[in-house]
Amino acid sequence: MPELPEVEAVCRIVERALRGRRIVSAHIFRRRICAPQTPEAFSKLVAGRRVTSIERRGKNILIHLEGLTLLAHLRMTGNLHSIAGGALAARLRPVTVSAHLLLDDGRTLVFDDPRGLGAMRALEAGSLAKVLASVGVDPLAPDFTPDRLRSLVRSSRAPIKLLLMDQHKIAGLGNIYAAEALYRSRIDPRRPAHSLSDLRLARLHRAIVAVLRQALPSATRAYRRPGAFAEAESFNPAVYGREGLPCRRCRRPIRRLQQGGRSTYLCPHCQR
DNA sequence: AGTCACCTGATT
DNA sequence: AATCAGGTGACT
Repeated sequence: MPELPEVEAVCRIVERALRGRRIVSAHIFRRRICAPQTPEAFSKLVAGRRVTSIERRGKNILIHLEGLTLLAHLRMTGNLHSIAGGALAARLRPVTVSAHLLLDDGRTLVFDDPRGLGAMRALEAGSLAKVLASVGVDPLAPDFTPDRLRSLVRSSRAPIKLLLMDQHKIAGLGNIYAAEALYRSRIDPRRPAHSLSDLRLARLHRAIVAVLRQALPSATRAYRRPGAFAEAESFNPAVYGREGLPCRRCRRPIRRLQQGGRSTYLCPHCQR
């Protein structure tokens, strides 16, 4: 579910739960979540360490500990939240919970994940740097400039929507916000990336930033309820999921097509 | 560069 | 029963 705004919302929740805390112990309920590390190795690495800071890079959540970083990724259905209680909570946990981190204030950070595709690995500085080197520019960071976008598209003949969703290039846009940004900048998602004029790229850059910023408050609200997911209804997409409904600009029907095996929504009249 | 597997749950 | 899902990496 989560794209950049939702991950940012989760980050703030994690920040509040973990600031100044020490991790007493880690409990893995799905081995996949920390693969290729074993749950035993993961727990041993993490137990007893103090949290120093929380950071987001694209859709990755970085929980910096003393001498180690937890790299968490929510994938499609992951969520992190904190609950009261420690060891007892583990026995009452829903089957969807992948991991618990027990904290020194008696609370527990829960990694909940119905589909179980999420990940949380413990990395020392060297391997963390390697992973982060392959993460693209964060569209809400200051170094995401129109020039940067231009240099990214120049080398690619891929459809612009696929480029926007390529986390090695731009980290944070997913299927919804890529579609929304293209609609807002009136660009056809099928356009080869390198074919966009500087004027269109400038519009696209503005649209990406605007769409993400606009989504932040509703994402934050949606995730503030404990255990809740950000629902699609938490904001009103202009095109995403609106197949057959009238375009808000020209009233012609929104169309759906497949790109890279996933649904893309567009107004063929407004987006060129 | 395009397709698929990884999972599970909701919807048609 | 079949299809869809807001992600990603490993395949061909």
